[in-house]
Amino acid sequence: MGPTIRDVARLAGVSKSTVSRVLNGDPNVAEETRNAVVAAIKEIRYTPNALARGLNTRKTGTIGLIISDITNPFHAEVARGVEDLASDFDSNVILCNTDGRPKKEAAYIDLLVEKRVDGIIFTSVKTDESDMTNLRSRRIPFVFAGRTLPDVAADSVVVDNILGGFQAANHLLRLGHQRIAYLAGPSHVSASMDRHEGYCQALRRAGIEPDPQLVIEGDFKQEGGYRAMSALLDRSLGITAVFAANDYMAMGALEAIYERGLRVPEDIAVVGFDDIPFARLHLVQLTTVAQPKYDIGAIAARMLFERIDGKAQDEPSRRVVLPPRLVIRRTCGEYLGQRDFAEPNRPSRVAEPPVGTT
Amino acid sequence: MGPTIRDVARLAGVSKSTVSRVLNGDPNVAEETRNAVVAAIKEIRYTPNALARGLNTRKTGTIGLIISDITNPFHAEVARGVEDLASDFDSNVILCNTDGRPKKEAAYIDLLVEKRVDGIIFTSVKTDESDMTNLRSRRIPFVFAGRTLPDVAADSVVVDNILGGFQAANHLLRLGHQRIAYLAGPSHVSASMDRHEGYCQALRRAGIEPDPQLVIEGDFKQEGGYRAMSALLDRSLGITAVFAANDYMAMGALEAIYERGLRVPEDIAVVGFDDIPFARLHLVQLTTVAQPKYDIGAIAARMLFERIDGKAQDEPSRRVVLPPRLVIRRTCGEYLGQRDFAEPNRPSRVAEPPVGTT
DNA sequence: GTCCTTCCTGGGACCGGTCCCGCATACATT
DNA sequence: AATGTATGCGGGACCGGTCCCAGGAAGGAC
Repeated sequence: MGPTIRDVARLAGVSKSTVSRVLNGDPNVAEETRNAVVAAIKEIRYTPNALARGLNTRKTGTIGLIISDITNPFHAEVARGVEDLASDFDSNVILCNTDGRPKKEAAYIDLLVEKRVDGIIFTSVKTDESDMTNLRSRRIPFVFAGRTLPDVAADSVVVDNILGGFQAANHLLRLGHQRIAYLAGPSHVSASMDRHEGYCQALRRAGIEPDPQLVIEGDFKQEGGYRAMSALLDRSLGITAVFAANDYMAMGALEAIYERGLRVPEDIAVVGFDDIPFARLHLVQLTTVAQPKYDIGAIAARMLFERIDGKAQDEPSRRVVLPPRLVIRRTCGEYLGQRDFAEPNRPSRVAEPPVGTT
Repeated sequence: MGPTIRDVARLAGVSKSTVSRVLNGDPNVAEETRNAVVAAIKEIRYTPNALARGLNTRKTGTIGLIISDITNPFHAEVARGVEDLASDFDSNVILCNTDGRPKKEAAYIDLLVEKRVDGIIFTSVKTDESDMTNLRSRRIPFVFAGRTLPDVAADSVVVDNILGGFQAANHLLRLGHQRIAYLAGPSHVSASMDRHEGYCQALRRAGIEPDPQLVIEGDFKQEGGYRAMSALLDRSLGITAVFAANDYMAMGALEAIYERGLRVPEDIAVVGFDDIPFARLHLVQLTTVAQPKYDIGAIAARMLFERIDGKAQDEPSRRVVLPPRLVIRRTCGEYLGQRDFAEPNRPSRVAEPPVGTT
C-alpha cells in the first residue's frame, strides 16, 4: 500500500541496504548518498514499518502496563510516570485494565506476548505465578510497581508500607490518641498488611497493645470505608482516631463520621494513605501518608528499560524501596492554614533508581 | 528464538499452511489433523507472532489513544471506556499523553503510524490539521472523543456543550440568581466557548443581557479557577453565583470563596461541569453538569472499529452528540441530603451509538 | 607498481507469518 | 466409464524491513 523502503531505494538510485543504513544512522554512508536518500524519503512521504523492523530486530519499542483500573487516581499517576519514561526511551505503552481479575490479566499477558512487547510492568493486585514463569521462559523482562510478590524473584519498586503505617499511627499517638482504629484493605493485599504491621509497631512502641477489635477490613474503596467506619462507630469502642489503609477509604470514613454529626478532628482524627489529589482539597485537607506515585511508575519503567537494553541483563533482581511521607493537613488537628495546591509531581529529571539489591 | 509455526508444522507432521489454517479457524481442516496441530501447539508452547501476522494482514489489533493527560480524571474515564471496548474487539490501546503540546502530539502520531495502528482516537485539545490529512492519506481511520474540530470532517462524539451551559445557567436563574459569573476555559477550546454560548442563551431567555465583566478566562485547572474567582471577588461586582467551565476550576473557585469567609451556597452558589469523582464527595457535593465520560470513550471506540472493520468504510463522517445531565447537589442550595455514591458508570452493555449523521 | 586498509555500496538470505494456487482423493452425476 | 465438484493439504511467493557478506574504489605504505 504505502511506499516501502524499495520505493525509496529506487527513487534515490541506491539499494535498500543503503536506505536502511540511512534510516538507522549508520556513519558509513557518503554525505551525498545520504542526502539523496533523505530527499527521496521526504518526497514520497515514506514511513518505515515498525512491524517489519520488529520482526527481525526482536524489539518492538512497546511495553505493556498491567493495571487494575486507570480510573483510580493512584494508578493513573503511576501510569503517567511509566508513560513519560517510556516516551523518553522512544517506547509506547499498551494499557491493560484488569479490574484485578486474574482471567483478564492472563488474557492480556497472552496478547502482549503475541505482540512481542519488550517488557511488562505489573501494578495489578493479583498475579498468577505460572504467568510469571511463562514470561521468564520467554525472556520477557517484567517489573512490579507499587507492589511485590513475595515468591517471585523480580525487579520491583515499592513504598515502605511498614514505615508508612508507622508514621500514620505515630502521628496520631503523639497527638495523644490512644484508641486508634485501622481500616484495612483486602486481607490478601500485602500493602494493607504491611501498613497494619507498621501501625502495630507504633502502638507497641508507645506501650499500647493493639486491640484486634479496632481493626476492620474494607475493600480499598470509598463505600467500603464508609461501611467499615459506620460499623466501628456503632460499636462505641471509644475510638478517637482512625487510620485508613488508603485515601478512598478515608473518604468513606469521613462521610460516616460527618453523617453521625461528629466533628473532624475534634471528635475523631483521620489519617489516610496515598495522597490522591482530593486529599489536598481545601474542603477536605486530609492528613495522609503520601506515596511517590509518579516516581514509582517512572522508576519501574527505568528499571525495565535497563533490563531490556541488556545493561542489567542477568543481574539479580533488584528491589527499590521508596520512602513514604507524612503530609499533615487538617484532619488530625494540626492544620496550619496555608493553601496546599498540587505540588509539581512531574520531576523534570527522574532520579536514578536508588540502588538497593536483594 | 521461540518456537515458530514451522516447528509446530514439523512436530504435527503437516505443512505450515495447515497450521495457519488451524490458527485461523479455517473449517476445511480434517478433525484428526486439527487435533494433531493443537496438540503440537500445546506441547511446544507456541505463541503466534503478531508482528509477522500483521505484516501481511495489515491489521495490528492495536489502536492509539491520544490524550492530554491520563491523570485528569475526566480523561481517565474516557480512556477506560475506550480500553474496555477495544478489549471487546480483541484490540489493545497504546496510551499517549501529550499535555496538549502539538509537538508531542505530532511525534506520537508518527510513532503510531510507524507501528501501523488500526486507528486513532483523539481526546487532546489542539490538533494539527496537516497531521489529519496525513492520516487521511494513509487511510488510517480516526475519531474525536469529547471534542471536535470544526474544519476536519471526521467522526466525533461529543456532549452537547451548549445545552450543558444552558442547563447550568438556567438552574442558577431559577434559583433566583441574576449576577452569574462564568469562569471560562482557554479561549481556543470549543467546549468552553459552547458552554458560554449556552450560558448566554439562558440569560437572554430570562431577559438578562450577559455582562462581559462577569466572564473571566481560566485554564481548566484548579489554580486557574482559584485565581479567576479571586479576581472576580476582588472587583465586587455583586456576583451571587458562578458557573465554572469545568469541575477543576469549580474546585479552585470554592477555595477562593471559602478563603474570603464566604459561604456556599448562601453567599455564592457554584455550578461545575464534568462531574468528576470529587464532585460527589460528601464534603463537597458540587452541583455540576455531568458528561457521560465513559460512554464518550466507548462510543468513540465503537465508531472507530466500525471504520476499521470496513462496515462504515466510506460513509460520510458521523457526529454523535450526547446529552449532558444536570446533577443537583449542595453548592447551589437544593441539597436533598441523600448520600450520593459513585453511580455505576460501566454499562454492562454499551448502547449502540445513536445515529446522527452530519 | 603491488599490497593492504578503509570506506561505501549492493545482493540476498532471513524474520514468521498469510494466502493464492495447484494437486490428490473421494464421492456424486450423467 | 468419464466427468464434475467438494474437501484437505502442501508449495512457495510475499509482507517490509535488517544484516551479513562480498566486492569495488580510493588512498597510504612499502
